[in-house]
Amino acid sequence: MIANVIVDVPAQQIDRTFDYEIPPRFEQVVQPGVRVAVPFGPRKVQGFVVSLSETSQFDRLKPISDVFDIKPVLTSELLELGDWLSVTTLCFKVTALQAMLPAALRAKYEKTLSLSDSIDKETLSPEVRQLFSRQNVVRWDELQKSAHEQLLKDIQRHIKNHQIVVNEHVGSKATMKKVRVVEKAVSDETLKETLENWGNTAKKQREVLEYVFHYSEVIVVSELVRICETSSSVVKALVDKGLLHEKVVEQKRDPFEGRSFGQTEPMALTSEQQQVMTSILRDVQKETHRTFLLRGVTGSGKTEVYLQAIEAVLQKGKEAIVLVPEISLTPQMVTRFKERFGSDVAVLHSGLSQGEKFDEWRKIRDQEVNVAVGARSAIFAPFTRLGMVIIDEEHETSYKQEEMPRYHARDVAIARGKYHKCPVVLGSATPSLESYARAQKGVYESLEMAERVNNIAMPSVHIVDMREELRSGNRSMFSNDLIEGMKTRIERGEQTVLFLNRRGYSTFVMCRDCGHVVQCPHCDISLTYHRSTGSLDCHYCGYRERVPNTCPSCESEAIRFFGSGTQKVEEALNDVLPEARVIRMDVDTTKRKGAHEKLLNAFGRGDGDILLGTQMIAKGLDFPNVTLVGILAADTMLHLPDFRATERTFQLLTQVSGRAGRHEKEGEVVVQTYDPEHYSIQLMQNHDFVSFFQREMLTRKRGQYPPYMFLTVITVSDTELMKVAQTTDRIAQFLKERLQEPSVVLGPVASPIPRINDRYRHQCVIKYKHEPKLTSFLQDILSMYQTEMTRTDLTITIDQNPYMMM
DNA sequence: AGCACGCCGACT
DNA sequence: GTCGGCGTGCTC
Repeated sequence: MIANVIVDVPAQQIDRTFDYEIPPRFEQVVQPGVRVAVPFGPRKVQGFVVSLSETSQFDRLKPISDVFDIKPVLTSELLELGDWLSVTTLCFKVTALQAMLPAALRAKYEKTLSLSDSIDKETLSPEVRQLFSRQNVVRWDELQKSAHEQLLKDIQRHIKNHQIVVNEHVGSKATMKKVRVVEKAVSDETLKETLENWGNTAKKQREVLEYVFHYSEVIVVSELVRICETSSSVVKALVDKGLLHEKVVEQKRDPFEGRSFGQTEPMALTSEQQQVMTSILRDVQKETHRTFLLRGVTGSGKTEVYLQAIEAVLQKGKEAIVLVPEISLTPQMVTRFKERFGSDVAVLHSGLSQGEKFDEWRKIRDQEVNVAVGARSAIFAPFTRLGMVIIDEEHETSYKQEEMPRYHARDVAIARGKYHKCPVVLGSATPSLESYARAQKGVYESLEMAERVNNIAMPSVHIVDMREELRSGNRSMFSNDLIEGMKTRIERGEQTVLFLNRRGYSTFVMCRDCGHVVQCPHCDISLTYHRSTGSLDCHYCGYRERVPNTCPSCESEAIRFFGSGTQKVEEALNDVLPEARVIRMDVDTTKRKGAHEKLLNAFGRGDGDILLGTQMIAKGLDFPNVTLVGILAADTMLHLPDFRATERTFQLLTQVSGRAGRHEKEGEVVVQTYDPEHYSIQLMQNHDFVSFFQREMLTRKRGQYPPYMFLTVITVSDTELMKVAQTTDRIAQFLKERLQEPSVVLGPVASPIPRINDRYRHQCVIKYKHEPKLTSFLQDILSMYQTEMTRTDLTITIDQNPYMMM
């Protein structure tokens, strides 16, 4: 048998399988989906076995040098999916495969040097001899950092003369957590006898021993020590006496260790919820694939529908994946799933350590759980009997990966749904125009929940024109309505959520005299002011400088920072409502692990009157005592140079206002804006998604944007501006010659951020309706420039259906 | 990617 | 004459 291997070398020429001989000792374990180490040219690399074959067109095959997995890490379905991903997103096959696995499984390369066995040490250069006098093995990467040029040259020479040998280790970063456990080492009779003859000494040992025999088969040593309030030496003494047996076992980390979750029962469904369930479950029963778009207003009980639908899937002995945007993967959300399904759920999100993620992933692969809840990449959960995929907050842009492979989780979900013949449910109060348009066309099945659970009214929305406020003399960032509203809540013992929309509103520094804005010297973008460090940072390249005292351009001293951070709002809030207890949630206050949860819990307990925050408080939060939501600057992102800006504004405002009055108490929303007539703000006031959809579709049609047309953006970058311009030009020309009406190639133009990290960036945008050969043209472009891309600084990135047009 | 091979100039 | 510069091509 021959193994067909995709090696871990991301390069165009290598993007295919290579054949390797399977040595007899590996015959049992080598199968599609396992990771191996293989010799590749002069070095050793990691690879994925993707298939086996009887023959090879090569006659001199090298043998596989190592096998990392006993169980495959990728199922045959995922291997196939990897191929599809690499084709549709134009990435390397390895990159696609890697993206489906937890980071812990990515290859770790280590190069070490050691002296060859039979050498005369006297022939070594003195420096090298000294290096090896202290240690037998020297790590290459450390040497590279510390050693001087001469030493490195000497070493190179010694390597050539075979005096020093290079050892390459290809390993896996994955670490299994090991724990010490003890168990009974003698029979119950022997124990009885022992205890009878115990005597008056070593009381602690006796206690520990009794505990083990009474309460457990096997117990983790640290647990035992904690329970019996003793030290490990006591346990050790018992082990030494032969009464307990100690061993080391591998343990899967549990991120929820030490936390207990209550059990919740399915709630009675409303008739709307019931109808939705019936439609979805019909497909679960029939084992057919369809994609459902579930539009349910905020508070209509979508989560309960998900939970019960999953329940039905589990009953059928199948598995379910639930995707939730990272930002709303809140403890509240996780808890709801844990409470219903207990230890049958694996949770995958960015807050976990690499090891924890790996263990959650293993629970899925080892079929210990049947439900996976997680952010974007959880769509690759290695289930084999997938019965349903749910994507909550379907419209969220975070479902699109902005690095290679540039996939959209929705597309992957549908691909998996087709493979497993199971339904995919896209849920949102404000679906993306793309999805809603597809539902209208009948590509997706439309499902609707228009009423809130228990017939609670939608919150009433007041729009405040901030220009009016200013004219009437209110120069603060809070309108009178909002201040009054907050005061009333405090009096009534109710709570307020204050939302600050910071996108497109970052805090930049500008000179009031000449209008000069401080920019990054490498990136053509305004620097962002960070109060905590007192610095101006570029969030593209990390460049940092101190805030200047005078304008670098005109030397005026009237240089100030603009824009509003949450800290600034908090201060202002202290001025107008000194009695209010404010809980601030932003990147700064939630950096520490668990801080997010702590703050929310505090607010939930009523330890704060006002919860002030950015995007992270927009979704999924459900606090019964919140009756007022204030949106401080509703229109800040409305005028971003992005055709989706209006859609995003509508979605965000609707999401945020949905935090108010979710239970018995009536909710109110105050929206502060400088553009009250804008249709996205007008229509969100009446919670009128359908009208918004129709209105926005007109705009998209006029501009020939999605969902009317598809987009692909090609970005070319290099340190030399001339090369960038020329290359982009040629690419645009190439495409113009090949594409058919009504496709258009826009540009080339400089990218919205024309320079990042001293690399110039040009782009061209392709708009098309039907262009079946586009992917192959794009592939041609990459092939045309592959040599130049490996040999020079040139890079070309292609993003099909982009979300960030930067 | 990363490394060897190989063909030209500066030097012990 | 050799050492080392980087352009070219290959990796089962």
